Amino acid sequence: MPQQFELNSNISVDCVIFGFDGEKLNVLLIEEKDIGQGMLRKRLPGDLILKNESLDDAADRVLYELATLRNVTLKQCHTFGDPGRVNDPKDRKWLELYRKDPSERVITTAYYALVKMDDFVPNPASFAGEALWCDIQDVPELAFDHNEIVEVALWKLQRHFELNKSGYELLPKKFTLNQLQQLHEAITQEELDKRNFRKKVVREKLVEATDEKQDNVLHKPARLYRIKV
Amino acid sequence: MPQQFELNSNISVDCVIFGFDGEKLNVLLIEEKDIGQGMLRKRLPGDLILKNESLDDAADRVLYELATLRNVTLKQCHTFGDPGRVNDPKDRKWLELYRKDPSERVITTAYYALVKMDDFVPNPASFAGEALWCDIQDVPELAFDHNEIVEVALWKLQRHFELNKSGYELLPKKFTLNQLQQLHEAITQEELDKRNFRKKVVREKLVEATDEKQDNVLHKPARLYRIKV
DNA sequence: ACAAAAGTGTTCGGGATACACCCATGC
DNA sequence: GCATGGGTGTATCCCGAACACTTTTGT
Repeated sequence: MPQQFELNSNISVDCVIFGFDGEKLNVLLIEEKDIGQGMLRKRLPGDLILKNESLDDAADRVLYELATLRNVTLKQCHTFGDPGRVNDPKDRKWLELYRKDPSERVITTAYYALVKMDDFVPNPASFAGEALWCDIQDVPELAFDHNEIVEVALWKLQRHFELNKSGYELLPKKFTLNQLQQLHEAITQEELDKRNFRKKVVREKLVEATDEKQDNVLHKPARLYRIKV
Repeated sequence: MPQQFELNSNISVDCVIFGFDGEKLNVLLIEEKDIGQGMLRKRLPGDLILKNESLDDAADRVLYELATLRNVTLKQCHTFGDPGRVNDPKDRKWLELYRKDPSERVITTAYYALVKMDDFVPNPASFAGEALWCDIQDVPELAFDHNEIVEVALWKLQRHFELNKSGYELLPKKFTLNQLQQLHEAITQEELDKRNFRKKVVREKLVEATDEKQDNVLHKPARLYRIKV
């Protein structure tokens, strides 16, 4: 194997991709093809890094290889280094199938990102398994310590999310103020007052009204807004 | 070598210990004993982790081994994984002296903490070198990517420092409001208005006045306060 | 008396919060 | 006409920022 494709057998990256569907937050999981019964087959997209590859690059690569997701702005989140983190019996079979040295201790650096769900339709099948979205409120038990990783990533996402810096890329180019509000509510997981939210948006001046309106809705059509340049 | 003392030859931890001296912020550095000219000999305390050791444990251990510092609450900060981060020619000699495999790519997880400087007098000499405090405004060029690590850690410290949660352990049990203010100014690196600061402290109700005063000062003695339980 | 730091109030503006009703549209 | 979400205003409170003079002590 040429040197640049060798693996670092004890360092991996895992990606926590949060997807917003206009209403709720989801997280991207990989479901393995059937490799035996009784195994937890859902996990985060992640893999060992290559020699000569930075962690950031590895995260990008892995996300593309496992979920065909490209050009996602990943942020580093935390590194999980408990020596026992991959040694749970529930994970043994997977390791024996996929790892040259199944008992090797592996640390993993987690990355997270927030994307618009309809920019990415999970590929129905790939060599490694299937990528799928899972409602954040309903995440099943995952392989390894991946439930913990999701929790930490969600916590960081919530902490770092700010109205004036991010979020707009998750909406259509023209959006209603209610859509923007729903985005914020989905991420912070708390409800906001409609009037106060709108006042705040106006104050911040980061958004401007167009003269278009919604169409084909069963109620008064809402005005569409766009990001102000 | 028994298994539990084997090294993970490509994973390390580095500790950025900020020390407060009542006035300014400092950072703890290790200065190597003389091992040749032209070398950058100052670096952060850090080392490879052991097999079967968590990252958190490794950080605690390394800090004790290199600087005799114990019982410090370290927070994980960031993991640096650029494959070239230890390959600068300026660092080659050090690696050849101290590492079994000097060209091995090493990723490092950085930790940081904030301590009271007079709880720790750096040991004048140890097997590896000397620990010393360095004014944060005056950090020299360090080995590897340690300057970058210090910057990232400082940024995180400033972001996470909050009046109501932390900081008091850096002051004497009884302290003046000016000392508290200086602590805040040292960390955030900006000046605060005395009256506004005091009002805020009163509002937060996290501090209470004692009936003692400073002694042996060349001016009107200040009232001493303590943390409110 | 003087140097040095302690200590103290008020004003202003802006943002956060709480709260209830009418409006436009499709069916 | 009714169901559905769209859209709007006011009052209060708290916080942050700006700003200058008197007091107490040691020498």
